[in-house]
Amino acid sequence: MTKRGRATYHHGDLRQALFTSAVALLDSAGIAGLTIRAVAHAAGVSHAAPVNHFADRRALLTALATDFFGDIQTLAVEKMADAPAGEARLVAFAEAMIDYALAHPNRFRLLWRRDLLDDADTGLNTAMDSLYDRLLVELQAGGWPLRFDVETYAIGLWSLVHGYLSMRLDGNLVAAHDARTGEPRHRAIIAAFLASVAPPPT
Amino acid sequence: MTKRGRATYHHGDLRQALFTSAVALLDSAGIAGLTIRAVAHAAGVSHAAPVNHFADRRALLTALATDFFGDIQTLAVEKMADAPAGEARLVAFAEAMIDYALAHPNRFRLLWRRDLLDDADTGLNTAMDSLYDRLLVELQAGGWPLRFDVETYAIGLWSLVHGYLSMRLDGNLVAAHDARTGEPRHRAIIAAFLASVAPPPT
DNA sequence: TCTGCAAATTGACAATGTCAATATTTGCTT
DNA sequence: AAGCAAATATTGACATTGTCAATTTGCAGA
Repeated sequence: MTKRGRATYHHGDLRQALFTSAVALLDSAGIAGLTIRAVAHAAGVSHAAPVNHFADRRALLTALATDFFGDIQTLAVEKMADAPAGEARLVAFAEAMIDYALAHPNRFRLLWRRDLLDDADTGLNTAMDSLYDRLLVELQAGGWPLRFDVETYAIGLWSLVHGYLSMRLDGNLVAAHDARTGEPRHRAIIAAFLASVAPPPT
Repeated sequence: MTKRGRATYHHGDLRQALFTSAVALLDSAGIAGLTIRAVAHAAGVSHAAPVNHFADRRALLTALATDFFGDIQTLAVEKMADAPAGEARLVAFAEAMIDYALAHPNRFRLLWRRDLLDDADTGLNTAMDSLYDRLLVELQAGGWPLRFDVETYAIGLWSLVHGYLSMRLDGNLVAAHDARTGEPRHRAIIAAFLASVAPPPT
């Protein structure tokens, strides 16, 4: 019998419990609030117990980030499947990122904190590349007459979404609509970016 | 006579010395390496001396960020003045950001770490808004037939540059040229974004 | 001169990540 | 079934860091 309701000395599935607690803490207290000790406490174990399941804080954060990339990818695939081929699919991709980021700002922030993540982790890199490839593939499959590189569009769109969200999450930008077209801002931005694909009807 | 060559007990211009040491440390050791104690040591004073000039670490980082925004603005104004009116001015703006970010990656990273900066600091907010306004004004002055909001273009360009640099500094992107047009990637991206202003010659 | 304020030092504390030593449990081997 | 090794958890410790309180030092103005 140990302190907190746990019946056995060994937890049973501490790794999972730590992971769950970590997500909850991240959501509620931010990256700074996600300390190893707080996670351990939330899971009802001693402050040094996590070392058996995550080598260090970096490893835990890396595991989280990898998972979040997977979540976004799942969401993106869903949204893109529902959209007609073409520009709408790219908007769907962007909206998956935006929806996820606005729903879970701290999770999204973590994804870009490379200083806190394990650069060498193949799982993380694969998850990220895999998401990027979704975008690339969609652009390649579009069959549109691109004025630039496919990569220019992929990098551009990725950058656009990333930057837009960075501003939104920093509070420097509020949800709004383009005054001229009435579209949501992020769609207007994407449309502007893709204008060299399909020029406006003069 | 105190420990390190300093002739007087009172430093004389410690604030400036701390600031200089802080920039050097930031450049060489990153944000994480920029500790109050390390800065104090580099300036040759005791670990608690900085409190007289910067209330806490956040205040120091805020002062730095404010200064860096000013540097970028200076650079942007220079570059834009050298460019012919129109799209080239927007490219110049972007290039000012990109040049600065690549030359001083850690300084640039700090600018977006709102979790480490003082949100309420008017100096910081003014410096940032002022830079953004440069971009906005240039777009407004262009006299081009915009398909979208001026703000859509401003937010879009800002986001584009921000996201692009985030990738570059994270090592997820290498300097390259658009394979189709031969332009540097960042120019291709900007050109694509502004295509809805001046459609390509079919 | 001397007195008060600004600036710097010293020493302390709490939070955190991490490690070593120890304790407990589980499951495999015989 | 018994015993043992590996896995897992606890306890205690330490270094780093930001911050604060108490004290010391020196400068400038009355």
